[in-house]
Amino acid sequence: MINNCEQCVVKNKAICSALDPDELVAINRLSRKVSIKAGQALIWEGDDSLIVANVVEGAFKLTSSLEDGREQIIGLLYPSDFVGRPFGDKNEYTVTALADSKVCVFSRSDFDQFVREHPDLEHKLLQRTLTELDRVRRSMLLLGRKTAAERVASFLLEMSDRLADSSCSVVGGNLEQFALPFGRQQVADILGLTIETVSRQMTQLKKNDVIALPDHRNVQILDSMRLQNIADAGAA
Amino acid sequence: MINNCEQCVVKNKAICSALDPDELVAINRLSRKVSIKAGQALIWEGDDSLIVANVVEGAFKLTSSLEDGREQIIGLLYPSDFVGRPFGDKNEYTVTALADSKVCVFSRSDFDQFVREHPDLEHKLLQRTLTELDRVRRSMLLLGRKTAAERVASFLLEMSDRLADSSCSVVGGNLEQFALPFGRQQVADILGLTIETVSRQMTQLKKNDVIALPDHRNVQILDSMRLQNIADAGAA
DNA sequence: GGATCACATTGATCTAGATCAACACCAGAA
DNA sequence: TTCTGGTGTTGATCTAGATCAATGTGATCC
Repeated sequence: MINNCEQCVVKNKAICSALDPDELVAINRLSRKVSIKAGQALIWEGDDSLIVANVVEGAFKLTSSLEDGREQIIGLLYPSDFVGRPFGDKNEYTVTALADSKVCVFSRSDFDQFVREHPDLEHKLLQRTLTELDRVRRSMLLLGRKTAAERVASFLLEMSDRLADSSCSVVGGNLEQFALPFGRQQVADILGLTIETVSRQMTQLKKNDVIALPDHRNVQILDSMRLQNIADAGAA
Repeated sequence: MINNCEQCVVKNKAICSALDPDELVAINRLSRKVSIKAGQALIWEGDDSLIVANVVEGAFKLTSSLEDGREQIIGLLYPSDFVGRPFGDKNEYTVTALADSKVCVFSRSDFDQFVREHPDLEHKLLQRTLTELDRVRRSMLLLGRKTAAERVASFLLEMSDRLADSSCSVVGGNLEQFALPFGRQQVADILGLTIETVSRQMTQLKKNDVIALPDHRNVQILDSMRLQNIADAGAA
């Protein structure tokens, strides 16, 4: 079988980890694995919510836009994250692959029904949703009240945190060095800034030896204490 | 019995509506009704998550702050809304009463356990959390990418929508006139602006006959089409 | 190697919204 | 009635970050 939950690389981290072997077989029948090329969209803002999915490999962004093209990235998804809007009829955002990716897709109605029949699965989904809500609320403080320097510093810390989870490197704490899965424009769209401002803030941090930039995608944190201070209060 | 779910005014709208009479009796034993004066906090940012609650009466704000006092309102709560962080150990925000209020409080550990034993209740909680996540994501676009005029217009439309729900007035559509449950500073903290900018935008809308302001707390929408246009694209 | 293209940095200028500063309005107290 | 304190408006100025405009850089293809 091509599409086997038993062999799935994220089965222990995704919501599926709530299921026992029998149930895995059952949900397996409802799912299909789909490959998505970098740049391709999986879900469109405003469309009916017809599918949900688990990210198996790669990375995605959630975006919401205004008619004139201004765009805000409202979420990022990595392997084992859940995508889509269960129990609701509209998708309020677009989901686009940032890199070549694989997802495990369900029809929303199948999934909704399966979830209702498996409370442990629903519990996992609730926990994820609550965690995501906390994260999103944190970014409201960032977008509403932080300066450009604070935003960039907060962002770098959060990325080092999240990428530490998914890579198999240093346990626990932050990662010293990591590769951003996206370019400057995307960083700007996450932080509610322009590409130029992001660039200037990064070079500033570099000049002050808070970070090093081996190349445009890689970031090395040299002084995480100082970065933390900048993130919280803006003190250089 | 003072504390009777049977007679609760929000029992049909709060998550409790998932429970049958027997279960209501059971959850009743876990809860106590608490009155909170306007301005008092129910939960503090950074504290351990020891309680959760349903709002019975009044209104609350969720806030997150920076050390120097900058504050962002990251959510508003009205009767029948759920407060607090179940299945997690820290509160990431402060919850403060905006008006004299009543809540129905549970110890978090009691509540967590009860929820796990009642999948229908957990389902309601999940639905609410998903809806809230959608709402919060919408405000990320507002905070990250909208101009002051767009923010104020969006805010007025959202308030007219939400207050229509809780009051027993016009069914469905927006409310023509409504009373904001808070002052200009709070509006500023919701929109990531200063009090002066909010004030200027409001008077601008008044001058253009898009809204009327009978007094500082009351707003009447005169031309909701135009308000909608301003909210989405900024065209005056 | 050079040409091309996409992306990032850097610099010069502009502007939306912040900040600073009066002033207005209203409710309650004396 | 006047006084007083809190809240809101309005005006003048300032500035962080946007916008406009080159200029760099590095990967891919010939």
